[in-house]
Amino acid sequence: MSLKVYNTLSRSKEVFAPLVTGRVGMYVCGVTVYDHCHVGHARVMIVFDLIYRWLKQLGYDVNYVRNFTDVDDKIIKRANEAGVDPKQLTDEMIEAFHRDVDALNCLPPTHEPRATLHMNEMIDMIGQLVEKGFAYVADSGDVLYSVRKFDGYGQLSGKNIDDLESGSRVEVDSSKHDPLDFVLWKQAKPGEPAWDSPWGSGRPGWHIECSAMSCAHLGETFDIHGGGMDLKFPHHENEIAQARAANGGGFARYWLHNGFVNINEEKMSKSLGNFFTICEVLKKYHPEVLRMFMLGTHYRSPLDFSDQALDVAKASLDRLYETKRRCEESGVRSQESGVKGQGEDHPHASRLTPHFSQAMNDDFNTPEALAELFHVCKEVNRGLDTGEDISELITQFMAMLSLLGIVQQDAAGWFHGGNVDVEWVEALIAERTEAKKSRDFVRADTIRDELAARGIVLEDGAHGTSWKQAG
RNA sequence: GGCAGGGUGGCUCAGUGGUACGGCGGAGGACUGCAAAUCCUUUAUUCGCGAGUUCGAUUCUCGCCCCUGCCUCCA
Repeated sequence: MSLKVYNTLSRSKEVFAPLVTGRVGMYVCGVTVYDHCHVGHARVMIVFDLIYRWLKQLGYDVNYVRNFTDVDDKIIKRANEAGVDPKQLTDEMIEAFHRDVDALNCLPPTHEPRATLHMNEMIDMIGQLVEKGFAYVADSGDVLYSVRKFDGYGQLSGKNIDDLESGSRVEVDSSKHDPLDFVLWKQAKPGEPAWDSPWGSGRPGWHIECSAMSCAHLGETFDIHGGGMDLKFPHHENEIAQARAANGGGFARYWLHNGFVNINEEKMSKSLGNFFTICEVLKKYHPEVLRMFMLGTHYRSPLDFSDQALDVAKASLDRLYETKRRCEESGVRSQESGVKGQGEDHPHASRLTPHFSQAMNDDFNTPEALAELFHVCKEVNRGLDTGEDISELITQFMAMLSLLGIVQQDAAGWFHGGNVDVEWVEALIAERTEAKKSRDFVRADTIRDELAARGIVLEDGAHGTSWKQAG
């Protein structure tokens, strides 16, 4: 049972075989830090977090690199508008980014390189490209990449240069030898952040950052390169052109791209203005809800964002938490360290069911994996009802939850989220229990109604009465 | 126009050359003093439309319709 991944380069699922046995190098295009992240960004983070977790689960030593683009036109513009130093803006946004991904329970990557700290690598790579004849200095003074010099340009995105040119909406810059040529090094205008280079004071183009940083951290040839679908062209195509030309050969071997988050069947994006930031959503929904929402659809498919969809994800989590709570209350322990299965080392890692592993090995099919999770969930509930020995099942259940990074809260805490006077609730429950003992059901039901009016739902179980907040 | 990916029950989402996974929702039942939760049963003669290949297609091939994305910055 081996891992298969869909490689954009071949447009097919391939058996995954890393360059070096037992080790994986993975680079994921992060974000340009000029604003808060939206749900679309959250998807990339969660998708590749899952991929990272699964690769580690398979026993690979994974070097996971996710960059920050912290030099860029939009950053400069935004910083100027706000009257702050670009560095101050990017620092703030990186901090906000970390708050978001931490909330979403994404494991930290091995490295999070910043473009501004890799100027030497970029300048070196541009130098090689100029030297080898793939790049030229234009009349404007910018250094440009000559797309036609690179054989195989368009291979990743399935485009050919002539189609691109005929349908091109690119504004033709007269200093370009070819409309498709793109900038490697940009001349600085007064007041802009700038670095010294053999081509004068300036800053790097967007694409060169990722080529240089990925190679710097993972070597010239590495295993996985990922990002959102929209980066396929031109960003990733250009990365390939730069890196292969400069290195004289290899680069990323498997290209993985996740689908978009849509709103009303339209792509969520900054330019359309139809986006929700992660922190906005988290004001209304628990981060695990957002994570569950992402897991419910295969990573390459489009995902339609709506409150209704999040409510469904919430309902699914409630069901899983209900089972977790029942396990805790019944005192049945899973086989290793009790019912707690947290931590990035996945203590139950080897306890996943074959069906679950098969689903994850099939290009990270999380919907299928969730189907298996719910199957085991049902089995656990059944065992809880009948009193059979289900310690093995609980172990599997907790192992899956731990790997997926959901249902990691305390079950009681999950259901008792809002601002309620816990002592008041529990005093009433105790009173109701007494009333029930003396078969005063009128009083018992009055108490239950009183609590229900405050959004508290009671559940009488074999181990006493538990409660949760509705909604 | 070029290229890519889609159209599966009320909603959502998997999947397969031999009549379709899971979640939410609906219906019935068990349990309960009544509920809730949980469990059981049930809820698509059918997988956009038409044709072809096949013993057999939702799954393969061709054509058509519709949707989305990329082709400019975009996760």
